[in-house]
Amino acid sequence: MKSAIDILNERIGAAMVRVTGCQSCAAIVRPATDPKFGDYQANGVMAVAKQLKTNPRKLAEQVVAQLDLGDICEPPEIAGPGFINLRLKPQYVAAQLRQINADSTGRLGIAGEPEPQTLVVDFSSPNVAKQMHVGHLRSTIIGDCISRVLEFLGHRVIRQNHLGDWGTQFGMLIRYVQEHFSDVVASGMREEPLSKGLSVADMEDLYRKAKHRYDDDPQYAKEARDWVVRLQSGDPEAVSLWRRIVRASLEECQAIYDQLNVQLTQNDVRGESAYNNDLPGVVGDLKRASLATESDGAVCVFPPGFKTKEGEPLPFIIQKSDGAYLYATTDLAALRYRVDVLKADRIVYVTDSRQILHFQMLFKVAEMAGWDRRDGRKVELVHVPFGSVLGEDGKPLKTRSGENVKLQELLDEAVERARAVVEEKNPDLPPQQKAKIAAAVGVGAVKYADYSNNRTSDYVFSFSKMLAMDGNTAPYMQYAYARVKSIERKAESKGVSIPDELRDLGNLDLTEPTELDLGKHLVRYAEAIESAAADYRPNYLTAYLYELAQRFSAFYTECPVLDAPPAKRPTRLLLCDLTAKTIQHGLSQLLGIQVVEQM
RNA sequence: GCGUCCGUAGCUCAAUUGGAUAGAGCCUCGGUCUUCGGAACCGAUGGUUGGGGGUUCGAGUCCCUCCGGACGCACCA
Repeated sequence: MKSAIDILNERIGAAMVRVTGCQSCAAIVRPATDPKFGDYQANGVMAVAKQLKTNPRKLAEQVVAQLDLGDICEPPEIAGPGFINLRLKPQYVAAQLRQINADSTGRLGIAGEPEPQTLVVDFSSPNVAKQMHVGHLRSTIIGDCISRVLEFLGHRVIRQNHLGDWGTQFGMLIRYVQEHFSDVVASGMREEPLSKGLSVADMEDLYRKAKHRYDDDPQYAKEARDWVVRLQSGDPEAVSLWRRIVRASLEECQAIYDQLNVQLTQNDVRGESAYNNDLPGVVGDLKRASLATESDGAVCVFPPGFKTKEGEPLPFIIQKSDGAYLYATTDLAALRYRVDVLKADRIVYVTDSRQILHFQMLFKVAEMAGWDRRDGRKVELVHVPFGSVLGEDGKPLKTRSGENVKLQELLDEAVERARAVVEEKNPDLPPQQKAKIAAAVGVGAVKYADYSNNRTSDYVFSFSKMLAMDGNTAPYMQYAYARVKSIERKAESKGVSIPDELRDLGNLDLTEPTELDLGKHLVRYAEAIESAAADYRPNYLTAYLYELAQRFSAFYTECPVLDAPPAKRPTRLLLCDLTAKTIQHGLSQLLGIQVVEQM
């Protein structure tokens, strides 16, 4: 099913070509800025008129004369300096609603991408031996949403969890574990999960202790460095211990992914260590191509256009003066792997905006080396940056003692607060159901609050705001869903068979303003998904869903459904059914937020 | 110092290649009730889009400048 905006763009664009002879002109159809202008407006005529130096209103008249939109719209109106205003016909809206209803695939009548791509989405990327903290929240859930949306549109999405599983700190950690946890080490030889003896929280603690000893005790520091060497050279004992540390960390990450309803699995993990063997090749190839040069003992590429604070060329360092590699090197190796092995047509990196410069340089170096091409075709490299999560004080969210807030603790508190609300509002529900609702609402609130903010700006984290019943929040959306579901439950007791009425739909009757408003919004779900995908912006989805819930509420207040006259009832049941399905799809399929039948 | 991003209602935020009279929510005030779930709905108040200049039919959006803020800027990621 083609969306109205696409059809309008095509037809108006074609009419513009016929009138002007200009091939490159676009109709630029957008949702109307004000309902009184209709449902859509075409803004393209004015831009073309400017180019051609003609009167925009006259040009608009000529274009409209060439148009035949009678199957979709009321006659177009020209307004202001040359807008073409378009209003959907109720019959068209009704026909679209019937089509969505007839779609048994669960896609709500939304067609897939005609030319699917292979896309790599790089997100989450926590560090081994550290608990996930609030700094990992945004990458994890925004990356998940982007992946879900692109996948729904028909692309082949390869998720990549670029785990921080390598570095010199593991020498210290292994040294410490080996000394203080001989029983764990012994079991380590049997490759049992390390988590049985040692949690990631323990590891963090150990790491701090190890760091102190490293700084104070030269002998200890030497041994730690020896472990690094042993690890890098593949020493079985070192590798075994390292592997078990990684596995224990991943188990804890997976628990959080599951709780967050994020579609990441162990299969998506490809950590930094996976590229170890490729790093010398990256440096060697760049040297051979004369792109990398030595500077102050380090191997660097100097992409044009980047300067240090002294105004000198800024290096992209790929090998330190002591011979070690950096994340720049690893990122280049990963990029080559994704292009050459995973056959990516597009690579999307979801990281915080502080890394903008790094990715600009990475992409530039990849281009200089020709590594962003496969079979002569350019691979699109996209950095999707996001802002920070702030505390009430406007500074990056930390605990009182200045530590990062653990993601697990954050989620636990959200669920706990949601549980208190459920307890207050609906004390008679069975305890098990209360717990389920609290989990859906609490975790959903944290995610929804993040998604509904502009990705690029910082936002202030506030439990009370994200759990509010009013406004653009998860509980409001979930409540709207529960209300529709409540009608469905009630239908049975009133002897109304929804499946029967929806199967034998007669002509839809969208005469009430709230019916038509809701219907028009329902048929525009695809637009919201497409704009969210185009700009990698989940807040377009939340904005759409919020507006949907508002329109439903208005309809719900205005129009009785089950007690409607028999002639009106099927239409209203359909509006309810499609509202529920759309909210369900948006929240649960695209945002990964659970809906509940009752709350 | 240089660079990037940002500054929108009292507060938190929207505004989709530059589009019409800058929109929501919270707060405040007023209204709706014989609950298909009131965790709701309807309405009102509230703005020189940080200041100034420019580009044009049209600027929150683009350019210049000043003020204020966040982040980044050679061997951490």
